[in-house]
Amino acid sequence: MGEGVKRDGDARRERWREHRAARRAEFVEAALKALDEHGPDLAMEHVAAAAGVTKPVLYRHFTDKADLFVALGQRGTEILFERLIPAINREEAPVPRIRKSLDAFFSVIEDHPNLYRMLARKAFNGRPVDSDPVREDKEMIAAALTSLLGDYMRALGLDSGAAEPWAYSIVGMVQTTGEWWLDRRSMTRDALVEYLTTIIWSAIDGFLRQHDIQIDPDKPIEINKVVQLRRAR
Amino acid sequence: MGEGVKRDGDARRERWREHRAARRAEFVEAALKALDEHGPDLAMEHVAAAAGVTKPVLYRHFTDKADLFVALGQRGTEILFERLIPAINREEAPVPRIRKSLDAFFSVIEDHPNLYRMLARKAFNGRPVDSDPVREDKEMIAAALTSLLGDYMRALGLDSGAAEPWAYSIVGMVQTTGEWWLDRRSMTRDALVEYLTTIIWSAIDGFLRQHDIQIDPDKPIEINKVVQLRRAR
DNA sequence: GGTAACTGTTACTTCAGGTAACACTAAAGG
DNA sequence: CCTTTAGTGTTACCTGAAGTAACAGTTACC
Repeated sequence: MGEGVKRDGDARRERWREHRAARRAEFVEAALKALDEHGPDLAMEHVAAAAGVTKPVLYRHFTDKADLFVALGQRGTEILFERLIPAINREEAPVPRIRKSLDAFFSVIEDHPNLYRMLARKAFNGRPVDSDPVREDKEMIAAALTSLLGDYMRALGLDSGAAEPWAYSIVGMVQTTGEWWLDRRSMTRDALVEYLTTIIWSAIDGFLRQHDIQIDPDKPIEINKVVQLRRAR
Repeated sequence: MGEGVKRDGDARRERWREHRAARRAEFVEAALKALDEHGPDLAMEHVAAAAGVTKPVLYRHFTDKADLFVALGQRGTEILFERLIPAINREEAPVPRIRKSLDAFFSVIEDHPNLYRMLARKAFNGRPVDSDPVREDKEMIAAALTSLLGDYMRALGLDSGAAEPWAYSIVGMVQTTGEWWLDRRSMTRDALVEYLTTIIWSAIDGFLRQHDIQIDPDKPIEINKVVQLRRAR
C-alpha cells in the first residue's frame, strides 16, 4: 500500500526523539546550576553558558523562556514528589504523617532555595509574563491533595466540596511560610515543621470534632487513603 | 543665630512637597487605570500615557519601576485595610469576625483583580526583579496578624512563638486561595468565604482544645483584642 | 556518498526600562 | 522687574535581555 513514501524514518526517528529529550534534560540541569550561581534571576544566556553552548542552541530545544520555565517547574515537582510521596503515603498515624510530609517539603526547598524562589516568584525577568507557567504544577499538587482529602471526607461522610479549598489552603500556607522561612531563617526547620504540623492537625481535628468525629493523632487510621498521582509526563 | 544662611525656602518648600506627594498619588491612580485597561502586565509607558504625559515625567516622580510598584503595594494595602480593619476589629463572636474579615479581603480582590494579580505575581515584566518590593507590605499584614494572635495566645497562656507561623499560614492560605479563586471562579465568594471560615475556625478551635480550652464560636470573647496598625506612612 | 537531523557559531532585531538634553512656566522675593 | 527655584513637558537616545537569521560543520544510517 502506501509504502515507501516516507520510509526509513522509524528506527532513526526514535533514537533522535530520545536524544532530544536527553538534551532538554541536560539544559534543565544547566539551568539549575545557573540558578545556584547567579541567583533566582535566570538569564537565558547564563543557562546556555552553563550548558557550554550559546543561546541559539538552547532555543532549538526550548521555544522560549516560558518553555524552559515550565520544564523547570516540572523538574521541581519531580524533585519534590520524590521525597513527598513516600512521606505522605506512609502507613502511619495522622500527625507523624503530616510532620514527615512537611519536613520533606522544607528539606527540598532548603536544598534548592533558588529554584524554589524562582518558581514561587513567578517572575521571569523577561518580557512575556503571559500566564503563569508554574500554575499547572501548583494545580497538580493541589489536585493530588484535593483528591486525598476528598477521599477521606467521603469516607467519613462529610461534604467533599470543601476538599479543594482545604487543599489550596494547605498549599498556600506551606508555600508562603516556605518563602518567609527561606528569607529569614528565624527558626530551625524542625521548629517550623512542628508549628505547621500543629496548625494543620488542629485544623483537621477541629473540623472533625465539629462533626462529632474524633481521631487519635497518634494511631494509624483504619481507612487509609493514599495519594494517586496521575503523571502523564 | 544661624539665621539667613539658607532662608526663604521653608514656606515654599512645604508647598512643593505636598505637590509632589499629590503628583505621585496621581500616577498611582493612573497605574490603577492602566492595570484595568491592559491587564496585570503593567508597562511604564502605559502608566505615563494614562496620566496624560510621557515617560520621563513619570520617572521624575518614581526613580524606578520598583518604586512605582512599592507605591502600588502601599495603595493596595491601604485599600485592603480600609475594609479589613473594621471587619477584623468588630466586637463580635470569633466566627462572624473571621467570616467578615475574609469577606472583606475577597471583596477587595474582586474589585481590583488586576492589581491583586500584579502584586501576587511579584512579576514585573521588567528587568530588575531585585528583591521583592511587595514583601514589605505582606510582612506588615503578617506582622499585624502576628501581634493580634500573639496577644490572644499570651492572654490564654499559650506559646506565643507560634503566632508568627500562624500568621504566615493564614496569610498564605488566603492569598493562594485568592489567586485560585480569581482565576477560576468555580464557586461564589460566599461559598469560598464559608469554607475558609470553617477551616480557620477549625484550626483555632482544634488548637485550643488541645490545650483544654473551649471557646464558643458564636459568643464574643471576653478578653477582646484588636489590631494595632503602626502606619508610619 | 548523500541526506536527515542534528551540532554549533556570530551577528542581528525587538522591545521595555531608563536617561540626556533641551525648551518652557509659575511664583517667591530681592 | 527680573532672577532663582522647582517644577512642567518634549523628542531622541542608550541598554540589556529575549529571541532570530543565516551560515558552517558533523554524524550515522541506508
